[in-house]
Amino acid sequence: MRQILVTSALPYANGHIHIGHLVEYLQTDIWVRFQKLRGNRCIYICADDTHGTAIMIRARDEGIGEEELIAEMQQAHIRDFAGFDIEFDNYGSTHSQENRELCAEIWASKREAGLISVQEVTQLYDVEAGTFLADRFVRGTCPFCKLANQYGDSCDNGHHYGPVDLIDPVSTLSGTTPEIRTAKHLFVNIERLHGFLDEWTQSGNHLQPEIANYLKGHFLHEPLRDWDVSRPAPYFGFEIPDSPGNYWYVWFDAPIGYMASTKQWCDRHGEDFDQWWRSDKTEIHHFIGKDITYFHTLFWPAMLKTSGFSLPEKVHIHGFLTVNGEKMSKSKGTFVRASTYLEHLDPAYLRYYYAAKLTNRVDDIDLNLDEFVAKVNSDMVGNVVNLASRTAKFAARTGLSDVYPDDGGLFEQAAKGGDAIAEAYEACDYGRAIRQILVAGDRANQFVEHNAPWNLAKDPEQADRLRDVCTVGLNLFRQLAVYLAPVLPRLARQTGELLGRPIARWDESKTPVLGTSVGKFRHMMKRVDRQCVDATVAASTKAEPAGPQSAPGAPEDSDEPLKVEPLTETCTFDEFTKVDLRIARVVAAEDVPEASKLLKLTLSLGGEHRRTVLAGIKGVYQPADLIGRLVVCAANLAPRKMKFGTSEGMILASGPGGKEIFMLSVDKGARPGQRVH
RNA sequence: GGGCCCGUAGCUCAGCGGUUAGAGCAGGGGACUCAUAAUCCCUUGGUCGGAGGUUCGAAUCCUUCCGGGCCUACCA
Repeated sequence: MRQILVTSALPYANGHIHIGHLVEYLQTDIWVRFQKLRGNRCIYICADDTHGTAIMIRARDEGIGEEELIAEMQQAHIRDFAGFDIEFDNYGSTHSQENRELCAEIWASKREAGLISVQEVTQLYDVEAGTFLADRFVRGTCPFCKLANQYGDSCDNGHHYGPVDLIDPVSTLSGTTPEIRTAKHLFVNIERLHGFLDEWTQSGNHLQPEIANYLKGHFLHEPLRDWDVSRPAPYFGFEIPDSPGNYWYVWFDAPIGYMASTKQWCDRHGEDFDQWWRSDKTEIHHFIGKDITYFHTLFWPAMLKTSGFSLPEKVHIHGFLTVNGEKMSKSKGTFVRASTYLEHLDPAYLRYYYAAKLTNRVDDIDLNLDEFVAKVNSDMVGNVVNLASRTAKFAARTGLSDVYPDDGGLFEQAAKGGDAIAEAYEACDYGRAIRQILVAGDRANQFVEHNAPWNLAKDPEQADRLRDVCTVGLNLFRQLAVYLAPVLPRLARQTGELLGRPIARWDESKTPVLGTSVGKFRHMMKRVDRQCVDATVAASTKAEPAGPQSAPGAPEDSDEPLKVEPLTETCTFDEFTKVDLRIARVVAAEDVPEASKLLKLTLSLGGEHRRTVLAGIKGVYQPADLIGRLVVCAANLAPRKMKFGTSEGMILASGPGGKEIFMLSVDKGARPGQRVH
C-alpha cells in the first residue's frame, strides 16, 4: 500500500472559485479518489492563500480587517468545493499558527545554510497609502515608447523596465504620485542549489518532459538569480522573526501552507507529521497550473532540500481553461463562478466533461458548451446510466440471480480491462480512461439489445432468463460505476444503494453482485438542459454590480476601464492644444512581416501631405479593411525610429491591447487635414 | 532571435514504425420500443498541414516550410 500526500495549488483569498480553477481541483480530486479506491493511503491537502498586498488593499477598500476578509473567503471557497464534491482531508489557511511556525523553521534552516543575504531594493512608495507599490499598482508612461498608462514592469508594446523608470508614475491606490524609496530586502540564494535542481528537474520523472525542457532552456542554462522573499511593512503576512519590520513575501509562505495544512490534519488524527513530510514512505504529489511552474519546480524543491524535507515525487502541471475556444470572458458570460454554475447545473456534468478532456499533458483544455451538452447526454445518460435504467425495472421484481449467468465473457473482459483503465487514471490521462469505459458501456448495451428483456418480460415461462439478462446488465453497469467512481462519486453511491452493496474498492469490478434484491430505480443523472447552460452564461454575463441606477434602456457601463486606467492629472488647455490631432485618410496599409503587432500605414492629411505610421494593430485590423477609412492621428508627435522604420505619428485607439483595440472613427463629413479641437 | 505544444473525417479527439487509418458526436438509411426523443444495425465522409529524406514499410522517425497557440529574449 502506497502512502500518498496530494495537494492542489492554494486558491488566493482575493477572489471566488470559478470554472477555470475547477480544472485543477477536479483533476486532483479524481486522482485522490482513485488512489483511495485502489486501497492506497492517500490524503488531499489544500488551504487558502491569504497573504500579500492585494488582500491588504481589498480589506482596506471594503473597510474590514484582513482576517475578517480571509475568513469569509475561506468559507465561500469551502462551500464551492463541497458543491462540486471536491473532498479535502484538510482545508487550512496560510494564515495559521502552524504555518507561522513552519515558515520560521524553514527560514532558520536557510539562515543556517548561509543562503540569506540583504540587498537594497528601490521601489516606488505611496506616501498617502503608506505602502510600497508592487508593479501592478503603479501606472505611468513607458520610458521607451512613451505609451501612457502602463504597469510598473512592462508596457503593452513589450518593453521591460523597473517601476522607478516609469515616466509620471501614479499610484492606483491613491491616485497620488509615488516617491522613490529604498528598503532592505532579504534574498535567498538559489544558485547554490543549481546542481541539485539540474539533477532533480531533469531526472527521475518528477516533471512532464515539456516542463523539464522548459526549465532547462529558460532558467537552468544560466545562473539562478537570488530570490527576493521579504516585503517591508506594511504587509499582510508574517513578520520575519529575526528581521523586524520585514514580512515574508506571499510566495515564501504559500507552499509552506501545504505542510501547515498537513500538520493540522496530523494533529487531528494523531498522526506523525514527519511520517508525511520527512519520510521516504510518503509520495508527495503537487497539482498546479502552468502559470506557477517556476515556484513549484525551482524555489520549492530548493527550499525543501535545504531544510531536509521530502521532495515532491511529482509535480503535475495542467494547462488553462478556455471556453468555446477563447479565454474566459466576463462580457461573454464565460467567466462562470463555481457558485453560479451550481445554481443551474449538476456538478457531475462538469466532473465528467473535464475528466473526458484531461490528459497528462500541459495543453490547455477547452470547454465547448455545445459539446458539453452533447457529450454528457450521449456518454453518461445515453450510454452508461441508460444501462441501469433499462434493466433495473425488470430486476426489481425478481432480484439478481444467485449464480452469474453466461454472458459470452463480457464481465470478465470488462474486469480485465480495469487494469488499463487504472493505468490511465494513475497517469492522469483521464480521457483515455473514459474512452475505455465507454467502449465497455457500448458492449453492455449491445448485450441488452440482443437479449431484449422487454420481450422476455412478456412470457412468464422466461422469468429465469429475464432475471439472468438483468443480472448481467446490472453487473456490467456496476463495473462502469466502479470505474467512474473517481469521477462520479454520486453515481457510485446511487449504484451501491440500487444493488444493496456499496462501492468501496476498485477490485469490486472483478466480482459480480449476486442473489440480492434490486431497489426501485430512480434517475441517476438528468439530461443536460441546454437552457440551463444558457441561463448560466446569462447569469455570468451580468456586469459587476453597477454604480448608480441608470435610465431605463440605457446601457449599463461598468466602471472597470476607469479602475484599470484611472484618470490622470488635470492638464491645462494650453497643454491640451500642444497635441495636434488631425483627421487623416488611410491611403495604404501593409503588414510588417517581421513584427508581431505592427502594420505600416500611409496616411494622407490632404493634398500631397503623407505620413507613414507604424501602428500596433496587427491581427486586430486587416490592412485591406483600413484603406480608405478616416482615422484620427496625433500629427505633431516627434518621429520615432523603430526597428522596422520610422513612425511619424500615432493613430488614436482605445482598449487594453491584445485583440481588444478599437480605433476612433469619424462622423461623416470630416475631411483629411482638419484639426480635432 | 530562442524554446515548447498543436495541426488526422463537419466537430472533439485516439493511433505515434508493420495488414485496406480509427472512435464518439454530427449527417444519411433501417430496426426496436425496455429506457431520460435513450438503444441497436448499416452507411456517407480523410492525398493523416505541405515538401523532401531514412526505411522492405512512415500519420508514426529525421530535415525543412506553412498555419495556430503559449512562453521567453531583444530591438525600437
